[in-house]
Formats: sequence, structure tokens, C-alpha cells
Amino acid sequence: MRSGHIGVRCDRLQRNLRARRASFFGIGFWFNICECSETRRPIARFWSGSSGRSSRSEASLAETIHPFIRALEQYDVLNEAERAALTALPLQIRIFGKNAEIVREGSRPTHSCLLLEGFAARAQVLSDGRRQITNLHIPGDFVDLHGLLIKRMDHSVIAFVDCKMAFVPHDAVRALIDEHRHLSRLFWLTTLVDAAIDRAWITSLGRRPAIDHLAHLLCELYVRLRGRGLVSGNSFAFGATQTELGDVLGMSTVHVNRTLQDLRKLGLVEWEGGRVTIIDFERLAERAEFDPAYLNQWIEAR
Amino acid sequence: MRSGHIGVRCDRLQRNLRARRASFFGIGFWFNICECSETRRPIARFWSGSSGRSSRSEASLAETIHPFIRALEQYDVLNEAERAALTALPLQIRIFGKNAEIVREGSRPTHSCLLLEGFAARAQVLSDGRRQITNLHIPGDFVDLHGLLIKRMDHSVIAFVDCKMAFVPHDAVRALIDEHRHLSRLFWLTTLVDAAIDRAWITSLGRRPAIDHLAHLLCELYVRLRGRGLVSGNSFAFGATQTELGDVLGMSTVHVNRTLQDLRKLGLVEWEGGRVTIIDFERLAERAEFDPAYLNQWIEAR
DNA sequence: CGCGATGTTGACATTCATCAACTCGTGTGG
DNA sequence: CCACACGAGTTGATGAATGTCAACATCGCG
Repeated sequence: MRSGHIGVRCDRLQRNLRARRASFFGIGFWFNICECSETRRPIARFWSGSSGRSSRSEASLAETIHPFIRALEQYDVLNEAERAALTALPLQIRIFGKNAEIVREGSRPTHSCLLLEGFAARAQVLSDGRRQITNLHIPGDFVDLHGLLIKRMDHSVIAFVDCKMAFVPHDAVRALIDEHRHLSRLFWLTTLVDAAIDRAWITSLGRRPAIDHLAHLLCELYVRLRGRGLVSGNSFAFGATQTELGDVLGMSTVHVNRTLQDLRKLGLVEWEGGRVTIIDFERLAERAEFDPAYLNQWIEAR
Repeated sequence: MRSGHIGVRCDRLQRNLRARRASFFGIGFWFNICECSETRRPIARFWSGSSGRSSRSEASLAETIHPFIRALEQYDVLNEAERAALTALPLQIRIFGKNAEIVREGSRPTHSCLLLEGFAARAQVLSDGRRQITNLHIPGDFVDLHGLLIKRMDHSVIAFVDCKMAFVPHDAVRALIDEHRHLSRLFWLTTLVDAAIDRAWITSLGRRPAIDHLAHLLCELYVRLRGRGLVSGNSFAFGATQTELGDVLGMSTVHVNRTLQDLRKLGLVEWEGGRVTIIDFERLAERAEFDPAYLNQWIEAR
């Protein structure tokens, strides 16, 4: 029943948990704070701007939260007061290297975090070292809004690639949603859309063969990223390894590799150098039975 | 790749979608309203109390919402004003026969529904007729709170067994949460706990072998039902067929049957006559790596 | 008594995981 | 500059997990 789990663990250790050399990330300087001795993963790197000696102008600081405001505006129009309140949120910016743990399973966060650049993932790890990623988050997502209401994290949030995060104290979020009922509903809605994505994942995992599952995931990412203006032409950056993709799809690395080849042979997708190109979205969506309606919600009342 | 889907559809039609003869359900009288001609499923049966000529006393009407209040009190203490507001909610009670569709995929509900008796399920159906159940709901769950904020249902809600539901107009829910900030947070929390359950399902589907997956599901149901006072001794009512259980677990009926036998042979579980008995919860939870923390949330601020 | 729903079983097919080996590119230290 | 290690992708051989099909058993019910 469980033969080979040790082998899996070795595979993971060899392939996944090794720290990447620090590479320059986007704008701003950052530096490594510490590195986990067991897994050799960098834990967190703080953006120099968060330590008080900010080198950025007021204007650019106000723009920092822009991806998030843009995301909320997918769901409803914001008025000036709401935009101002969001812009006034006290943010602490941090950069996380690939595979860094942003929120630890079992912890009790005091801040919520939202994703500004990169991809973050929620992950649950089994005792044998295998893990399952239960959500993927894209820039603009209020990744850890859950932590505001949920006592104890049932999962970790990890940096799927290098990530720029903004941390907001829970008190500030609470004050915001107490003051702005409409924003409170929008925040709630974002967690409900996350839940709809979860349901689609459950259906893919339970009832779709590997190739359809992968196709569905790529359709989902394509539509979500397009909504945030992160698709150019018909391609988007997605710097996941095949092993990591296996953790998303609940598949082995080898099977991911072969499934990806099938999708390429069908002329539906290209995937090269951390960039995914959707060659034929129509056919891809048809194969996956992908219906984007669950992603395009619109709140109906202020 | 897809051989046998027709066979599956036949299996489903034969085994699942056939209407059950109406059986007397709990307290109160009900009558069949209509029956879907295609699937022969009973669609809805209205409790006579909801048609205006109520035969129940005021006291029992007030008690109707009690399972829901009890559920909310798992997460935080309610004050008298909140209990009164909940009790004052305008409820329309309906009984649904097993397999009846409570909320249709693609519809735009005007009422939210909460489950008073029975089991309800969220289900997504693929074009070949196979379906995946993405959530199970137990008495006291605010099953379709999502519909308040989400424009269009991405899934159906079905009566997993005979169900007694209460429908509340969205306007009433909105008025309630506008008036009672604390209740609004509790409602939000219940949807977040649902999401935590989704994540656990994703992990089970992706990374657990069938027997562990089933064990995890039974642990989850046991803990959730115990929280609502619906476990007697160490057993609870769960009137699912093995085919339906397959739709929950993403497995074939045959494999459910064999997995269940394995669990029985291990002396962990008995399942007979619509009643599940957990013989050894400790060992069952250990095998499934089940940690109930994600179910036992407690809100931290009013 | 017969029918239909459900549970059960065996034989077989398919999907997917596992293991081991190889390639390729990149960065690093001698 | 080269040798080397390492991460990542790829491939083939094999086995385990699970699905599919067909048949039969059991039971409640009309």
C-alpha cells in the first residue's frame, strides 16, 4: 500500500527542498534574513523599504497596493473613499525566495498577507513528506485573509516562485471592514471565489483524467491571470518545475512530464523556460470542460 | 482515454437517478410538488407549514432554526439580541426527497438555504454524466450562504438523503448581517471552515490512497456530527449508497465496496443499514493522519 | 412471485506510480 | 579552461492502484 514513500521523500529532498541561490528580484533591494537549517530553504527576506529607511517615494508606496485594488475591481466598482482606505492600509513589504514558507501550518498569524508579485501556494504536507498544493494564488490575491478569522492555520502558504508580499495587521483589516461594509463583502466574496476554485480542483482530482486535469488548471490560470493583466499575447509566466506541478495536480513528476508531452503533441500548449503559451484556448477549454463563470463573479449589492 | 464513459452513465442512470418512493419523513406532513420527467427525481416537497396554514405552535416554529444557532455557537457565544435576530428570520421550510435538486447549477438564487435535517451535498456534473461531490453538509450548516454573494451557482446542491431545508430571502440575510457585525463574521467564518474542509478533500484526493481517503472522510463526518450532537455512542446515521460514496471520494462503486471491506477487516469501522459505527477512532484517525483542528475554529473578536 | 435497488465478487484493462538511468544546461571550484 | 555536481527534464521497464464489465446475491416491496 505504501511502498516507495521513502523513495518519494528522497526525490523531494533532492528536487524540491534545496535552496535556490538568491537571484535579483524585481524592483527594490532585499537581503536574506535566515535559512532553515533542516530544509535549507530561505525563510524570509525583508525588503529594505519595510525597515523604516524607505527609498521609495510616497507615490510608489501608494501604488504598491495597486494590484490588489485592481483585483477587487474585478468584482465591483470601488468609490473614492474605499480606494483611499485601501491605499492607506499600513503595509509591510517582504520578499520571499522560491519555496520559502510565508505562513506556517499550525501558526496563529497576526497579520494577513496579500500577494503583489509572483505565485504563492497553500500546501498541506503528509507525514511521509509528500505534499499537496490546495490553491495557487496570483498577484492581487488576498492570500491569507483566512487568517483573520481562522484561529489556527490548517495549511502552509509557500512562495511558489519568488514572491513579493504585503503584510497588513489584522487590526487594520478589521478596522477597514468595520468601516466599509461594501469592502467587507468584497473581501468575503474573494474567499468565496477561492472556494469555487477549490471545488473545481476537487472535481478535477476526483473525476478527470490527468490530461484533462492539467488542461483545466491551465485554463483556470490563463483566465485568472488575464483578469489581472498578466497575460501577454496568449502566454504567461509560470515558473513551476514539473515536480511542483505534480504537487498541484496530485500526480507524480514522471506522469506530469508525460501528460505535458501529450498536451504539446496535441498542439494545445507550449511550456518552455518558465513560460506557458496557450496555443488553442478553445480546444483546451473544450477538452477540460472548462467554464470560466465561477471565476467571473460580480457582487450585486453594495 | 475515455472508454467506458457510456457504461458509467448507464450505471448512474440505473443506480442513482431513479426516484425513491416517497417515505414518511420526520415530523410534519409534506407532499410531492413535482417530479422531473427526465430523471424522475422529485424536485421539491413543501412542508404544509410553509403554505400559510401552519399546524405548528409558535414555540416550535422558533425552535425550527435551533440546529443552526447551535452550529453558530460552536464558533462563538451569541448574545440575546443575536439569538433573537436569528430566531426572527423569515423561514420557508421545504422537504426534499433523496436526490432532489435543492439549488440548480447555473441558477441565480434569491434565497439562501440552511439544512435542518438530513445530508445535503454540492455536486458538479461532467458532460458524460459522472459527477463529483465537492462538499457534504450536515444539519445546522448554512448550505447556500454562498449564493448571497456569488452571482451564479457553479455547482448544484442536492439532497444526499431526505432533507429538511429552511430558505431565507437574501434581503433578510443582508439586513441581518448589516445589523449584526458579529453575526456577519460568524457567517463568513462558516464559509471559511467549508473552505478548510475543501482543502482537506483536495489533499485526500491528491495524495491519499483510497483507504486512507475513506478513513479521513469518516473521521471528518464523525467530528462534525459530534459537534452538532448527532453522534450516539460512536455511531451516526449516514444513508449513502456505495455509488454515492464513490461520487464523494472520486472512486468507482466497486472500489468503494472493496475499500470499505478493507476498513471493516481492519476492525476500524462498521457500516450497516445506513448507520456508520466508528469502532476505533484513534486508529482510524492515525491511519488517515486526521487532525480535527481545522474543524474546531473559534472566532477571536466580536 | 417478480422487480428493482443495492451490495458483492472475479476477471481483466487502464491509469498512474515507482525506480533507475540518461541527457542537457548551468554554475562552481580547481 | 575543464571537471564536476546539481537541478531539471526525459525515457523505458515494471508494478501497484484503480476502473470497467459482467455476473450473481440479497433484500424490500408491490
